[in-house]
Formats: sequence, C-alpha cells, structure tokens
Amino acid sequence: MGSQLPADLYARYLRGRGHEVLFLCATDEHGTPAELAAAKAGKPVAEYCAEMHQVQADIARGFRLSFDHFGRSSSAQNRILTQHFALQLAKAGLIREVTEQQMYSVADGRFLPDRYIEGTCPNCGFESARGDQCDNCTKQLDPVDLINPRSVISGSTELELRETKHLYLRQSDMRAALSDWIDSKQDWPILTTSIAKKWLNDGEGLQVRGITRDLHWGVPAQFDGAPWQGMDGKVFYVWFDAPIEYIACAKEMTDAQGRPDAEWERWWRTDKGAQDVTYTQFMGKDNVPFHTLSFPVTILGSGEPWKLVDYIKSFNYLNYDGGQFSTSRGRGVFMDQALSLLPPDYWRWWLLSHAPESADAEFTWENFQVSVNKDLADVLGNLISRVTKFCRAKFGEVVPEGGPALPVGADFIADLTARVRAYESQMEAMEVRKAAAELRAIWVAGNEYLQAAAPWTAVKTDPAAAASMIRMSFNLIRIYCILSRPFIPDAAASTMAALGCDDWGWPDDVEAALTHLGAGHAFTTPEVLFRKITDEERAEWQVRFSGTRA
RNA sequence: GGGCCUGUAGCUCAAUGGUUAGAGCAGGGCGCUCAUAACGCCUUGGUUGGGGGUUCGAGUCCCUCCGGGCCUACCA
Repeated sequence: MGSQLPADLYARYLRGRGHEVLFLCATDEHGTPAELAAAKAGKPVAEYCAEMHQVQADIARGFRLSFDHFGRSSSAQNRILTQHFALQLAKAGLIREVTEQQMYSVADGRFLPDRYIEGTCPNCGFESARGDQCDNCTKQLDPVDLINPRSVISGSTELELRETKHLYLRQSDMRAALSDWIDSKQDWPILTTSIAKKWLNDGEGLQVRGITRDLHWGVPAQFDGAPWQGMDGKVFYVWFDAPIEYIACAKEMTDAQGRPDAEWERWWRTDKGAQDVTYTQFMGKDNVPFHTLSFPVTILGSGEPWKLVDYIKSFNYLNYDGGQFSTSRGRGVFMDQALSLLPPDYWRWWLLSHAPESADAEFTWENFQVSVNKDLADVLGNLISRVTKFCRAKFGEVVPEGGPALPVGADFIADLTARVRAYESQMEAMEVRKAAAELRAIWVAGNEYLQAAAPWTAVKTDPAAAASMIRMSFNLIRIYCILSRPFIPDAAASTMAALGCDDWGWPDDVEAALTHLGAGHAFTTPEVLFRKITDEERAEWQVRFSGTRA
C-alpha cells in the first residue's frame, strides 16, 4: 500500500490533466513463502493464491486504487511471456546451466533456501542462527557451517546436500549497458540510484544470478522449445517472472476485454507505439535492485524492443508506533482493519501526506488523529460546510446572483494561480509530501479569503456583494474538488455531486474557473464531509492494535 | 566488517554553498461569529547530534565520534 497509493495519486493526477494513463498492478504469487503459507492453510497453492488475490483486490478497491487492471503473476499470459523472455535470453547467450549442491530436507521433500535452515552458529554458539547469517553475531554463514542444522519449516534434522541444476542469468555481461543507463538517470531519487549503483559496483560488481528454483509452484522452467534439458520440476525464480507480469498484466486486461494485442502492445513495444509512453514504477526500497538491474537485464537482453522504465520512485518503510508492523504479533493496523474503522480518504490523506520519501516514516494514532481532524475536518470540511450553510440560510440552495462577477482583485487570483502551479509542479515531480502540503495551503487560502471578505457582515448592508463572495466561494470549492481528487477521491466526488456539477476540467485558467458555476445553479448542502476522530476512539484503537509482546 | 540513507523547534517535516534556518501541529495572546467548539491574525520556541576542518560565507562540502535505519546477491 505504501507505494500503491502514491502510484494511484500520480495516475489520478495525470488523468485529471487529460493524459492517457495505463495504471497496472498485480499480485506476485510465486515463491517459497506462498507455497508454505498455502500448506499452512491446508489448501492447494493455486486455490490459496486465488483467494489471496481476491483479498488484495478487495483491499485495493476499498482504498480506491484506480488500477486499469489488477493482474496475477500466475496468469497464463505471464507464463507464456516469461518463457518467451527466457528463450530470448538463451538465444542471446545470456543464460547458462550450473550444477550445484544444495541442502535438501527429506522430511519436507524440498530443497531449502539458506534462510529456511536454522542451527547453532559455529562462531558464537547462538542456537537460532540462519543458514545465511547469524542474527546474534551478524557473521555471514553457509548452511553447511551450521552445527545441528534443521529445517525451519518442519524442524527436521534430516538434511542432506544434493546435486541440482539451475539456470543462471549472465547479468554481468550487461554491466556496462546498465551502468550507462543508470548514470543517464540524473533525476531519479537518490534512494533508487544509490541502491542500483551499489549492486553494480560493489565487490566484483554485478554477478551472474540464479533464475530458477526447486519448487512446484511457479512458471515451469522446462517447456516446449526450451534449449536446456533436465530442468523438470524447476520453476523460474519469482523475481524473474514477477516484473514480466507488468507486461503480461496489460495483455490480461485486453484479453479479458476481448480486445486485440495491438492495444496492449502500444504501451509496451517501442516498435508498436510505445515510443511516446512515459513509464513510471513505484515501489518500496526492498524492490529496487530487481527493477533497476535484473528486470532491465531481461528487457535489454531479450534483444526485442520492449519499453524500458523511465522513472523509478522508491519509498522507505512505514513503521508503527515505535517499531515495525508485525502480523504475527498483531502490532499495527492493517489495511483491511483500517477500512473498518474509517473511510479510505482518511487513510489516503495521512499515508500520502506522510509518505516515507526521505526516510522511514512512523505511524502514530496521535499524529493520524491530528492530521485528519485538522486538515480534513477543520480546514477543508468546515470550509465547505460554512459556505454551503451560509448560502442556504441567506440565499437558499442556489448559487446566488448579484454583485461583481469576481469580488477579488488581481493579487488574489495571481496568488491562487501561483499555488495551483506549484501544486502541479510537485505532483509532476512526484513529491508527494510537498504536494500534500501545497494542497493544504490552497484549502487554507479559502478560509483566509472568507475571513477577510466576511460575507456574514456584508450581507447585512450589501447583499449583492455577499452574493458575489459566496458565488466565488462555490467555485473555489469546485476547484478544490478537482485538485484534491487524487488524494481524497470519495470526498471530492461527493462534494462535486453536492455542487450539482460533473465538470472536472482542470483549472488551467484559475480566473475563469472562479466563475465557472453561475448564479442560479442549484446545489445541495452536504452532510459532514469528514467526521473527527475522538480522543476515546484514538485511545481505544491504540490499545486494540498495540499487539502482544512475543 | 563494508556500502548507502538519516539526525534541524516539544512533535511531523522544509531549506540549488548565499540576507536574520522556515512551515504545520502543540503552547501563548488577540480577533471573528458564517461554520464540524470550527476559521483568521499575531506570537513563544533552534549552539541544525558532538568535535574539528575547507570557504568571504556551512544545516548543506570534508574528517572524526555518537545515535537511528536499510542493504550486503538462496527472504522476496
């Protein structure tokens, strides 16, 4: 959710500005964790993943994520495309077969990744050291170093080294091309490029990497036309097939709609219309290496004209009240629970205005309460309330007529225009926090205006002047709906509906937009747009989601 | 161990090497009465983690120490 919300914000903004947008997201369904979770739930892995996808889809809908398609990496489209890329990479000489020894758990009937093996650290004697590293003394380990090794999955000590064959991607052959490409991206976030450069240059540089695993669940690595033999029962590594799903996802969409391949290819093939596409990816920092290096190797190495990413926006982590979110400990409020407490706009606003762009961010209930109550209820919600209720009381539920067309001077319009342009700049730069701050300042400007104009005073002596002020205030609210829609789509839509308007045209010309709704236009006075979070609720939630110390 | 990020007001965060380090919230004062006990104006508050250096000038660059975080290639 941390990176999906900013992606949704950006997609909605671009649509609002009239751009054609294809916003894709998918569940990554392969890998050891998915297999184990399914086994734990006592379900076939395919069934389990289908259920999980549905859960994620419901959450996405609940948060109003405006995906054009929400795909699955286990789709037939992705299987075909993943195998296609593997074949292309093999033809380009970028894949090699390696036979190696790996730990096999007889009881579990599977090879175990290093992390799934525990034992006593030969260095410090810590009894729960993992196969890759000891959490106690931080020493790097190899599973064969462990004393009394056992499977994390079953606890079985019946482990043995077995020979197994895997495909390796010769990423190192592409090092120079990747390095040039990364260096050309001067405007990427430091977080993105620093992670990429670290992997490119550290130690011996970018290394040949295994792209298959000994699993039952995944895209089969052995298929018709595969130039390698003896890979039965092997699947591609999740991080080989998952990014390819970005592409396959578009085909899932057009297939589902019964539309031709040309319609997804124009987004993805630079020889079929994608040369004017701007491709932006949003992700948490843990995913950066796969998007800056391994996926580009797949794309570039294929020798085919696939669209390469133009901008990668990466985020740090969101922590919960002094520590990490923890599913097992019930620490933290999770996305499905969040929606049962409050509507999506409340969460969107907080999560976006506090997006962990420069450093890890922290969620606290106090901070959340203050943000929602102050920004949404007091500044924006109350502004809409005071304008509509004043109008209803003095002029009825129509935009009033009379007075000057615009009751403000050029300086007011210039100032508001400057703020709108600044907001656009921040949104285009994907500076999420700064955009939120600018939007809030634009809301505040509405309250400042009302205070200075004081239509409640003017109405006593010069009703026409007051009418003009209120008329402009309605138009200000309409502008706020348009500007705010990427952040708080539900509130924007309900307010726009209350205004009896469905023209979401972007206020390129702020002055013109301030007279868009004319006298006589009927409206309905909206109910409380954002209710406040009470101290009692906050206290209760704080306790409910504090978790149990393990 | 190595690499990267980070440390700025009570809290959350800003500040292309360039006036006196700024916002929001919290605190204090005043105003307003249309509004969701809301809004507006003014205001208190800083040895920019410590120390050293470069520079006409350092929150920003360099060194060092301290604290927090991430990564280190079979977790994904």
